[in-house]
Amino acid sequence: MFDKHLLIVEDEQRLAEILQKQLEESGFKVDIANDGYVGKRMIEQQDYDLIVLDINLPLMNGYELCKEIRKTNNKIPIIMLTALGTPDNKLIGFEAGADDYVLKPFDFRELLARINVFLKRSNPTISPSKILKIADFELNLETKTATRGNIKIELTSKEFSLMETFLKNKGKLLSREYIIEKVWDLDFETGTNIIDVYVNYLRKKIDRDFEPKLIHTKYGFGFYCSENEI
Amino acid sequence: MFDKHLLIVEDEQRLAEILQKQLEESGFKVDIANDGYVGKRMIEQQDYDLIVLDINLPLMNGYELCKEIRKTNNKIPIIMLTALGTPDNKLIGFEAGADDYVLKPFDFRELLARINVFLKRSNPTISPSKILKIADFELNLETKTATRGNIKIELTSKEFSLMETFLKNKGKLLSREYIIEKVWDLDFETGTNIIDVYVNYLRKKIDRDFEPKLIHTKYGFGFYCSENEI
DNA sequence: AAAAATAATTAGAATCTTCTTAGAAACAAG
DNA sequence: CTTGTTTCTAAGAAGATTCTAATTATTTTT
Repeated sequence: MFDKHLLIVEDEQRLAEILQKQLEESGFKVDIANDGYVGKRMIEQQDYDLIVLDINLPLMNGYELCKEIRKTNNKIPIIMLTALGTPDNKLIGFEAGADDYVLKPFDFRELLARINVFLKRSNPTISPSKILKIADFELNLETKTATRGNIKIELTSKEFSLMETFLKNKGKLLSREYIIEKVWDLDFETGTNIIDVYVNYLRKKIDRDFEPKLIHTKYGFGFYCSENEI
Repeated sequence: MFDKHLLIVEDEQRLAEILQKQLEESGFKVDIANDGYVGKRMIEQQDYDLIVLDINLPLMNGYELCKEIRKTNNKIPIIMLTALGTPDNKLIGFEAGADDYVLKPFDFRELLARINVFLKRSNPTISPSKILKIADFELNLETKTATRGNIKIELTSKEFSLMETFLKNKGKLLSREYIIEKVWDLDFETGTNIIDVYVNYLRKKIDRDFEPKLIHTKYGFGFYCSENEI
């Protein structure tokens, strides 16, 4: 389904091929580069999802290649793979911009697990949580219930929708225009004060008897939801 | 400015405190939880940016806590910290939803490097164009906040708008006609001195107690914003 | 050095924003 | 149809912001 495309930069042909085979069995599309220059060129021409990078390479070593890649792309995950396990070697790797550092000899399953960590993160398909939280307040989007502390709070449909908008934009300042568009689906300014009324309703239920306050006003600009003032 | 907030869940009090101290020296805000339950509760009540999680914990072990966290939050980076270094242990950690697995005893710099990898990734770097800067003054267009040095400065809507106009034309001389058109949306000269009044308001808040002065007058022509006179 | 022009400062009036409440209108369920 | 709930309008109070206008200070010109 999501055919992730990996690049292995590794000069030990045998190891590279074993890795390629195992990763392909795990469902990835895998290319191999046998030295740093070839690796660099392949990265420039293909959009890889992740790079597994050996340190000891002919022509251009792993640290240098890593730095080169980071000059133009600091998003792609890079996992370094090497026998050099001293703390300092690792630090050089991280400074060069690596995301992870796996020591040879390694357990393939561990490498796979680490690869998956980064692919999961770079893939925006992370299922959004169905429970929105801030401080001790929870809004459950599936059951349409809300609690603060362990106390249940009854919210009407509009109140819920407004609170959901606040929580999905936790810490961000929301203008009245944005809120009215999101919650009431109106694009124009009708001169209504409905937002104020509903903010007032929410505060009575969610903030009046609790600390910290979660709904804040930024006079002249709008509202924001946060456990502390911004 | 962007104080990242970390949680250490670790029962060895001494190790926890050393870690906390070192991480605080590196610029983080750090809390400690001494067992799994406390950790769980703290995570529910605070928005942490990253969790460092020991495996061997009283009451609820690290794997369980990790799974618990992932039920509601699969975004927060979790770094596991443990002496149990067999491949299988690592795999259990990754399966529980950990992002990284660091073996004790570890080099603090390596842990720090790994923490930074995940913080860098999880913070979708606010596009720098949204923050206007000059000298030690910052104007955040998203949160509509201003700071000078590290001191928060409250600006009203008009003050903010005027300052934004100044900063977008840093170093350029702005005529009163231009300013009144941009900030007050008036095209004609009404004989008002509103600009002078607002420049005065801004200077009181932004320049009076600070050096260098940022707002300058060019007698007979207008105003400009710059760290030094032009 | 005096006069004129421009800018800075201040007080307070006018306006706007937000909060709060009451009750009307719309809706849903029995 | 009645009743209870939710949604929304409208209006007043409190408070913050915006603006006018008068005064004082500074700079430029004569």
